[in-house]
Amino acid sequence: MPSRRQGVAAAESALAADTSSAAEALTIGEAAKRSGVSAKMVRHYESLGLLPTVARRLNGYRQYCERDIHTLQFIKRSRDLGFSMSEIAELVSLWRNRRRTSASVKRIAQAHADGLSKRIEAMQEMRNTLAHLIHCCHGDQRPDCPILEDLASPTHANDK
Amino acid sequence: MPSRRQGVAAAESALAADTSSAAEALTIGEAAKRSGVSAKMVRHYESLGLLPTVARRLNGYRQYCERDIHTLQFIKRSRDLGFSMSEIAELVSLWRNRRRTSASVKRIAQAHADGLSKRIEAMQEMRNTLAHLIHCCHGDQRPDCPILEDLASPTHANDK
DNA sequence: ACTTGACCTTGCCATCATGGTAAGGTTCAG
DNA sequence: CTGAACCTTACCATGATGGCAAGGTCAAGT
Repeated sequence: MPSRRQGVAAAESALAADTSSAAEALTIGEAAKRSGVSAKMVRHYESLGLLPTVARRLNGYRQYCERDIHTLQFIKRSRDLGFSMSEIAELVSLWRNRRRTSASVKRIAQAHADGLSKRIEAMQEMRNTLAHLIHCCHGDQRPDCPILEDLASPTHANDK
Repeated sequence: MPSRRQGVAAAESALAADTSSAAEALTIGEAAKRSGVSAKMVRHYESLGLLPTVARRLNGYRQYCERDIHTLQFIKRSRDLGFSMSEIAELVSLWRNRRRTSASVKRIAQAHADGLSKRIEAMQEMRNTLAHLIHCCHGDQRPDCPILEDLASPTHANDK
């Protein structure tokens, strides 16, 4: 006897002769668990059009099939690799399109990787500067501090 | 004969016997230029309390003295090093406080640097993964694409 | 004196991905 | 019947910044 209410899907799918093949009917919570995406975000992705319009049960509950789960996992993996939602929208679209070219996929990935590299470089520069300043700072009870001196120094005023 | 209207400060400061010593009275636009911060952000920083309540001219215009400019430059430099606004608020406060300890400054900087390092590492991992996938992708007219295959692979489903 | 253009003011909306909360409906188990 | 655990929608918040709108102010040129 399962503590979670899993009978819903079976009971409902018997009543609702809906879209899917009845064997696979997951609630949003189950879909969330299996995809690693929060239920909140699952709804959000739907509103962004990343998921095709989701089927509903008679009670209004969203209903997810294996294909939807797979899409959610795709989105999750893409997010974990840092792609933006608009990039993911393109990627999903290409994924679905049998006439895609790998070149178009590669282009998106390359652009994202380049963006990452730029951001990494910028952050490394920050971190290196900070590391230097931190190294120079005694970190004791006295007020004298090369970090503050750097921040207050008008030297940096007109660079950027 | 200057094309920009610079007479404002002089004219107004003659009329308005306000806070500052009359010689230094910059408009927000001038303060923005000299600090490298946009006028919009100058106002925002004021609303956050990073700048002491700014003096106003009789017409309601904000009025900046050299000290304000210096603070704005301090903020600008801190932003360029990636500090958050709340961190900057602390830093400015410490900067103003003669009884500060360099240890407290160092602590903030170290925490920020550590955060940067973590984010850099995460992004590098993304970039490395992407680089591998991109390397494996032919990038031609055919639809077969290891990048999409990775994104679609359920292998990554339950990690993180 | 009037126009023009470059300023200034406040206030609201948008970004991006995500979380929180509220108020309410449904279902199942005890 | 009640409570727990779900589901629904809708709104607000984050952080730092930009944009826009509608209006006031001022200096310089006609």
